[in-house]
Amino acid sequence: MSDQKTPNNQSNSRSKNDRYDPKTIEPKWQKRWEEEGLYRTVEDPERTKWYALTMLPYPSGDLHTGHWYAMTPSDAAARWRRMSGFNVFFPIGFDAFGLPAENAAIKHNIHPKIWTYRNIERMRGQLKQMGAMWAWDREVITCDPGYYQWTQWFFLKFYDAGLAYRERAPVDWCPSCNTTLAREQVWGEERRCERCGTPVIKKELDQWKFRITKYADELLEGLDKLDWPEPVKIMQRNWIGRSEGAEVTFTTEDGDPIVVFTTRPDTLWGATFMVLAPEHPLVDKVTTPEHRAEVEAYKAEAARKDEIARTAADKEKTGVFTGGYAINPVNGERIPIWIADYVMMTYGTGAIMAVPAHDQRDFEFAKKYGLEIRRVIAGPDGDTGPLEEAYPAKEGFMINSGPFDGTPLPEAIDKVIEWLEKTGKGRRAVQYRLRDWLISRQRMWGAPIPIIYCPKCGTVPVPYEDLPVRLPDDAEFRPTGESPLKYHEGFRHVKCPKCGGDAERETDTMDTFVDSSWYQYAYISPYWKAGEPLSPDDLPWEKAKGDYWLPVDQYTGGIEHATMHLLYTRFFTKAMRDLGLVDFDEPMLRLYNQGMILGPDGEKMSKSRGNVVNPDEYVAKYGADTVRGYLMFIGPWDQGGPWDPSAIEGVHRFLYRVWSVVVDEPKPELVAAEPSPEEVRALERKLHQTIIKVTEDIAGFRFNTMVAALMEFNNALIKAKETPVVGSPIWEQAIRTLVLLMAPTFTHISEELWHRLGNEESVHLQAWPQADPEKAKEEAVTVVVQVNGRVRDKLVVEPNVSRDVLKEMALASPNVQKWIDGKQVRKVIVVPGRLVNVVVG
RNA sequence: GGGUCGGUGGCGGAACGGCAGACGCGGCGGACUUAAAAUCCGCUGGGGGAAACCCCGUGUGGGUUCGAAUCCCACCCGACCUACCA
Repeated sequence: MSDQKTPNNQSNSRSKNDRYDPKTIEPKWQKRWEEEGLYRTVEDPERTKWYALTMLPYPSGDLHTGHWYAMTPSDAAARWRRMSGFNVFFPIGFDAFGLPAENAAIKHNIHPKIWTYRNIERMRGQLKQMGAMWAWDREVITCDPGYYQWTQWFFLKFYDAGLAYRERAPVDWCPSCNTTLAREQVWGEERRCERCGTPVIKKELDQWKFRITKYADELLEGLDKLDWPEPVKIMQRNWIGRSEGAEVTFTTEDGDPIVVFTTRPDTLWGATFMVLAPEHPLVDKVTTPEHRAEVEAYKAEAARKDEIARTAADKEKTGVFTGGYAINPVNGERIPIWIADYVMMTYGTGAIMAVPAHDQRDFEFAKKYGLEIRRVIAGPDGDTGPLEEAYPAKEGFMINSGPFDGTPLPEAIDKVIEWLEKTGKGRRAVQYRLRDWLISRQRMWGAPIPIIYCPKCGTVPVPYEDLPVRLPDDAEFRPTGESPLKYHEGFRHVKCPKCGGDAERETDTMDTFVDSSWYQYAYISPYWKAGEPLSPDDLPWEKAKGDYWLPVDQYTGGIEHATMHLLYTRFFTKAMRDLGLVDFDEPMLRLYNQGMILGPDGEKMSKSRGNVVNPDEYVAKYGADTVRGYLMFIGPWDQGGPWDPSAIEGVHRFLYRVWSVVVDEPKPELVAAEPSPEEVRALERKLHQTIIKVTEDIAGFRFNTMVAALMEFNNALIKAKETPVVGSPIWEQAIRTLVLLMAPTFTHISEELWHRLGNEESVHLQAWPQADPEKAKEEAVTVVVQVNGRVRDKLVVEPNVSRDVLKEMALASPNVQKWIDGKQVRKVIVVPGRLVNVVVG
């Protein structure tokens, strides 16, 4: 610590009657910080940047405990970085498009825009109460035209690059409301419409998609380089779902090819039937007249069931025989073709070869319908006996497989693929579970897709200079929930930019995940070129600023975004790189997922359960610092936990005691007295130990033990204050250090105390205390002496006492003697500075 | 069905091969007070003992080790995510 303290004039500013009053000091400092622009962001090439980002909130209208739990520790970590010398960017904004605004519009007949901005207004006030270092000068609101002009600009860039395309795809449709539904509007196992309760059906509509699958491999491989939590990486890997295998071409008896994908080409000789998805295009053709009625019935049922319950995955498998047969290319066998809804049209080719002996689903299906089960893989021990269940393991060797008999697994898979390619029967292939990203929403409150349909010119993108395609302010909201854009004549009718003739706008808007896929870039220069004509050569932010801040160094947020948002924003960044907008591959280098804060009953907070904790109430009662500290103290940040209304008192009492330690006058007779060197040394040691502990903990997001260390230090100070140490320089250094160490977490009280200690400049601009490891060292350590692993004595010695001396001391101890008496000492384990274990027997 | 995280006092949790229970809540006892609240001080895993001390304890059962809450194997329970992926 470099600053020199001036103990004499400090004590003058302290007064006995001055109690800790968060109600006064918190608004006072929030106002001062804002006036002085303490958290204004400045690009400073002289300093190392740190871009700290926390997931932006949806403006639902009220800041809840979950927001506090997600944001305040994130703020503390960012503040610590700042005090440690980084130039920190910690922006905030609102993810302001989306369904709730539209529901409110219908329910209360209020325009979503008005509802949204009103909520933002309210939440801004609540966010400011947190005492966080938000860069309000860079705030963005995704529903602002100055923001969504760029969302639309990205769409056009993607369209130009072939990354955005239109295709027929099924959507959830409520036949009663006569409208499409978003995924979150479909409720429960029964998949009913949230508004009217009618079972939802699927309907095919033309939909816009982003070609995220182009980056499937890169999204997978990029994970290895990221400092992200392993569970998120695993979820993304599973979501992308890369699997390697082969495509093999079967043929119908009419000679139509049916391509199947399999990860187990080594089991081709065990294919005893084939299954098509009910929607497969060849179903009608292979079905024989005598099976037609049954097949049609099953198709109709499957079409409905597909809607009702994908969730019923564990239900018994069903299917019907089509009457048709296919020829297995590897052995020329004629096998029956079935249709079954356990085969999905959306994965692979929509057709599978069924190998009941080696696939559990096929096995169950074959058992139920009496189809042949032919074992083609012997167990490693040579077992070729009949199977009670499928044998899916990739070990053993091939049997009943003609030329391949005896080929051992797992090499057999590669050998068969090579043979398939040589003979033209199939080829090596990779499949992904990942689908292209469907971004069309038949909704009004989203960024309009900037496309025009012209009867003459076809699909025409809106010219860049005509952006933004603005949402109308006068749309009418019908209780049916239909998109008002479709019925807004002024919006829909437009002149074709190419031929000038009458044309129509696309009325779908974009998925809100599109807005949040690039918001970390928008923060760089909010509303950059808002209202100006754009061109494809533009950059959506000021280049120099972007070069300085990007990419994000630390991202924090909930794990619920593991597969959607976090995959989409990675895709965006990779696409942006290929468009020449950025020169890096990944948007967020580090990620940390906080857990979920639960109600006092240990259950998820929900209005229906009545266990919702309103943070404003506690802020009003204890102040923001207590709420911040309590949320960090509750337990490990990544684990979350229940809100305990009585435990918060502990943190409040701690702050009260800190106040009194720093502010209250020490006893004059103690100040005048001379402390012993031991007393001084003990406080100095604790001081440096605390700096080390707090620094390590805040760096590692271990806020709970960080707060505990601060409490411990304060407890030590309370004791020291009753000794002559209060008159020594070490005391002044200790309370200064306590205030500095508390600053990232308890932002207001530390600022107030810092000023009361006689400082002019904000505590948040101070350098983080540096520990001296020498001064943190213990002079004496307790060495535990065990006999056969049980503690029998303790030795207090200097840390560097040698093994031999420790051994001697341990054996000389009367307590130890008692336990080894009459027994033979077989071994003595000595861990210097820690323990001695005497093994007798 | 698959995946991930977790199971430690009355409660939240700490320790993550070396003194189990830091820190906090709650509880008990004491000080202050006419009294209460607040505040301050002390004690607080269970059992035995007058005490020194001793025994038992980290979901269950095994294993590795001088030594296991911690590492390995099997199982039980809970939370979250995901779901017929060929």
